[in-house]
Amino acid sequence: MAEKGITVKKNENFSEWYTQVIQKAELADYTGVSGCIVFRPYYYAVWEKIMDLVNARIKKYSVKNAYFPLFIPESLLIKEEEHVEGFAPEVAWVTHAGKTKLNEKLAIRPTSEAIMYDSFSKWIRSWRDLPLKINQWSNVVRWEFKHPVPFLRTREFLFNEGHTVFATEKESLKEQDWVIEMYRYICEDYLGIYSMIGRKTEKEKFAGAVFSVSLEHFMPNGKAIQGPIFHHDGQKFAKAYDVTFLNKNEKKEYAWQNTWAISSRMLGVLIYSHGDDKGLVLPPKVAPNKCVLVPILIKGKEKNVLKKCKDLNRNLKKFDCIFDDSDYSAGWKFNQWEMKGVPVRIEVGPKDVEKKQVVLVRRDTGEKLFVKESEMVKKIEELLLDIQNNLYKRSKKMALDNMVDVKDTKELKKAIKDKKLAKAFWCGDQGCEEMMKDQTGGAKILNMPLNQPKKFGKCVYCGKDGKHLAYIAKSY
RNA sequence: GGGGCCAUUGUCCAGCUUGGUUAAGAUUCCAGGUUUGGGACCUGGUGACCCCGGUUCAAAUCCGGGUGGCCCCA
Repeated sequence: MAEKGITVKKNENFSEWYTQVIQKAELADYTGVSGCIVFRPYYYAVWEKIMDLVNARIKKYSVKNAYFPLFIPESLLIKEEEHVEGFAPEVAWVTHAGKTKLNEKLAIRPTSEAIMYDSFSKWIRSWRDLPLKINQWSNVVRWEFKHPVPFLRTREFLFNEGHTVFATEKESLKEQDWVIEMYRYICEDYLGIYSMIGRKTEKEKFAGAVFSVSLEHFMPNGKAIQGPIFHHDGQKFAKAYDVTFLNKNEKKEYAWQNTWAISSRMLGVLIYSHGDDKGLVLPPKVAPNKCVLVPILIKGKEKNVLKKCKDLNRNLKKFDCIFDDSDYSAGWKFNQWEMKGVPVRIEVGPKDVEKKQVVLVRRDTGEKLFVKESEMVKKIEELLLDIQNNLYKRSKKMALDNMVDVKDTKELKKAIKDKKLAKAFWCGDQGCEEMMKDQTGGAKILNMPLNQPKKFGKCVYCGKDGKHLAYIAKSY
């Protein structure tokens, strides 16, 4: 058991609140290495759920899991110029084994394109070997110098990296649809987090990609954060790593590639999105335990209550219900499990046993319901569904309520200052993009929604004809 | 990239300005008792000065460096 509860309010001291939730709900812990955290069992279970969801989906599309080495020889890493430029400043290197200096230093993978595509080039000979669809669950290291935030910005993090290779550009482009839909489904339908889907700008796209499509999430503190992402690599990596095949006409061609990922950062986005002054709030679909059963033990009447709870608990197995018969006080347990975000609490006391009823308390609203024993399971199922929907609805409302259309720099600056998410037209010029960032104190174009309007207004910065509708906000 | 704040037990925190007793308290944890419808209570117990170096008869306290955490600005 942890010590006492959250002592600050979410909207008064956001970062302190976040730190407390993470530590007191036993989600993560700090270590001696800056930016590297422990994913504790209760919360790692949520990551496992995300892995399950991805694994189930990619199977449908014939993607196979594999595992490539953690170390990437320098000579491999530097083959794709833009790629290495993008990652060079934050690559951690292994230079020694014991006291012996290595002939070639080894990068700890910041991502696995280099090491995987080197293999791909050996494996792929003819058009018959394509498409090749490989996914890897891995940890990567990006040694950032901005100060770390558990889950959101850690130097080591976990992700899936899907790496697919196609014979034609058309096939490779088509893959975007199901990959983005998979990530949308996980973020929105499971994690309950509203997602803005769109294309990244040239400036913000993945180092080495032709284009990137991201899911962006707006957080209650006025900052946005990039979620899962799909990159279309075109033939850029194929050319750098010699990923070629003989086509049906016996001609050598470069292959077309994609990369896509969802990372453990989502675990932080989840806390930010749904957490409240009492702690974590978990959407039922990803909660390791969907309910907790708390007996109310009054002296002399414990026996009946405990017996009743044991009976009821048999019907609660499918919810992975926690039966908390520890000797902490009832109030203590209430607070403890609320802090850990368990979606539904079931209370059973002597009065309830008499009346053949149970008390259900939902975590998202705190609402108490008195229901007949016989209807308990059905009612819990309903509640879980409703909580799941409600959390997504809240998240969506929060994002939409904070969106502001802005027409000029003045409006943009005000929107960003007010911690809003700005929607603006943009001419597509990188100079304008950079100036926007300067003028707003760091807000950037998150992405440009896939569904662009038919008509465009003027560029929010230069006033020339707009070519894109863009989401702009401060971002992690 | 620039600036600032901070580090004492599992957690929170006092002591530091002005160096000197057994490093105080709360909470957690352990044992026993008592209690339980929103963080009850009693008794006893375990448990700490981030690391390296310097100044000094003497360092949690002063100085330098490191490591880690947090905040603000770009």
